[in-house]
Amino acid sequence: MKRKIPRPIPLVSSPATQNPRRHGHFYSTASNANLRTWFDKYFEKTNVHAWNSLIADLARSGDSLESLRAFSSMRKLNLIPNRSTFPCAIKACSALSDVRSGQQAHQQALVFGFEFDLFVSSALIDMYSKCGQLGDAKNLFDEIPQRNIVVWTSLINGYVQNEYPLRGLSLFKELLSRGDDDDESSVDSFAMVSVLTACSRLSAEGMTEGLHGFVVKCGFDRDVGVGNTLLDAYAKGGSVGMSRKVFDGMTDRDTVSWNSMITVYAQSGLAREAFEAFSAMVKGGLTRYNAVTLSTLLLASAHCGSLRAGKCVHDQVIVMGLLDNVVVGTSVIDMYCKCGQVQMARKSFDVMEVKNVRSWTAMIAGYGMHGLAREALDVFYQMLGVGVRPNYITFISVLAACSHAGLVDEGRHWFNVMNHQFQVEPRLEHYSCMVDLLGRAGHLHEAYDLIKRMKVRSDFILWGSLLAACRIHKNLELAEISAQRLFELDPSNSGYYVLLSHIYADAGRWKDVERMRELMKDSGLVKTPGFSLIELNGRVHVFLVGDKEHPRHEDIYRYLEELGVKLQRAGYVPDMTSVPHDIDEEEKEVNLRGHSEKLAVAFGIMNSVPGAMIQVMKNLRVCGDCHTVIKLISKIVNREIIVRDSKRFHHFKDGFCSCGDYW
DNA sequence: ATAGGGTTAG
Repeated sequence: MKRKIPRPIPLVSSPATQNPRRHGHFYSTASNANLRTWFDKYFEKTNVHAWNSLIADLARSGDSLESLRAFSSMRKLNLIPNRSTFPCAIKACSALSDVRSGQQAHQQALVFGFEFDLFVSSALIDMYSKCGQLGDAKNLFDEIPQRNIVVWTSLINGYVQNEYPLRGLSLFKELLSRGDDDDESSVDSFAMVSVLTACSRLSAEGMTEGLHGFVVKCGFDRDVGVGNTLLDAYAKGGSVGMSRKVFDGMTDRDTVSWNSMITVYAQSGLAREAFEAFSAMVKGGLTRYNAVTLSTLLLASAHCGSLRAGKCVHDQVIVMGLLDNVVVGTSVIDMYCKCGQVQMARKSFDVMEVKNVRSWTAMIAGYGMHGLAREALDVFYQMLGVGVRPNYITFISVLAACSHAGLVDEGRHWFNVMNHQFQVEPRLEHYSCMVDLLGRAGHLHEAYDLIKRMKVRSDFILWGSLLAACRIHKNLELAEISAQRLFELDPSNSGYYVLLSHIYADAGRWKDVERMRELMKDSGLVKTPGFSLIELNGRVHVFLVGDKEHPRHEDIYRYLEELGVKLQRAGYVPDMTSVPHDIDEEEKEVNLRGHSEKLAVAFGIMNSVPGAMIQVMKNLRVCGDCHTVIKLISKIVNREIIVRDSKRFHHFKDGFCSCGDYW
């Protein structure tokens, strides 16, 4: 039977057609490529107005290069550009990040006497900021005797977009303190959006709240753009609830509003709410969805690991003809990787016509999380081969891939050359990968030395990797050092107490095990309960450790018991290293049997056709015993079983795991 | 005929 594909809502038009040219030139129906030809054929070459229209239309429709060409043709004819000519030409320069042309335009604007023209000045400030030349933007701003709000906003935006949101905010403060007597520079909704964007970059909730009050007082809360940015700023500051309140209170909502709300949910891991918001958007019928919407829904699908949902969105991507959109294509790759289907991801990757750093990186990261380090490195070499410059996330992905597969030499190599050969300074995340890689491979002291030598401040992820490695390689001394740091850095996480007490137990230090238990109790910490999810026929089933709530739990335990007999025949011996130490042996086995991933796998097998693949997702790491058991089950029942845990994927098949038992 | 804004992918 053919899968039912939801009926598409027409694709939202591209910016060019979304804002139809307000001025009906007779050539306005011609495509950009023909615009210049039409122009040359029908216009007097001396008509400055016509040249201005041509330059403006080309710049507006995104054909910046052609716009600049028109500008230079006009100059070659020795026509005198007027004050309308420059802003558009300069805008084309900023769209191309072409500082040299921008500087030339700047020079000519001075020659033709537009030094104090605010339209020209604001375009120039914007151009210099977009080209990363904040100093030039600031100098120009300082020399303007009579500034208006557009000029102020241009510079505020420059700061925000060059990652100086704090400077953007203080410039806004300066603007406010200038007094209200000047109408030309009083705050408008555009300025408000820029300032709120600064807030969202800072993730400063207090600031957002304060500005929210200002927004309401000035009546900007009726502006869609302001509402959208406010919503986003609250979310980035951690208040999903306030985001929703802003969204609910908006008088108008456009596609960006809905996309923003869906994104907030998707990024907070609230996939269900994301899909519900989307369904409300479609039901409302007033707003069309676009590439951004689908991209965000793919993120939500990836987050909850729902291949079913992801495929559905992918179908919609195809229907809407968005496959050649780089962002959407990259989201598709990410979705398939995180839903366990690397091969599908690779297929989507191969058909992408335009790939950028992020697309390449998504594929590398995807292979890495599936333990396919060789494939990850192959893609990385290909990427270098075609001349795409890796960024810092690419290197995180490469190092993580090496770490998942234990490729110590490759990892060391790329860590050592990333700075000198690729000008990517190692950050905390790179050090974390290296500590993980070295630690798990048994080079504990090299890992510890690396931490001591590094110039950036350490965090709990880094020490957590070292502590986990200390357990594998039974190093009590380093374990205590790491744990001490972890108790300070991440005091509310109970996992480190649990891990350290396991290490003590492995060493037979029972008094210390008891001490850990007391410590945990005193600080009011409880073990994070493990749970697993499995999706069957569009329904998600949740299993907790030792689940006795699930309606079918008795059947599941019975089935696991049946399997247990076959397991023992296959040579299985329970691995007790992950169970509490303060219970007797029999209880330990019961405890092990109730691990949520086992329950989910069993339930999956019981409720699917023979031979069907089983996919399970777990909130914590898979324990050693479950790993062994699921491996054997995959052989006994002849099923492919994919388990996604908090760090990576395990593909079990024919009694083997893709990780080669290295994790 | 001219200037400044908000949502997306690793």
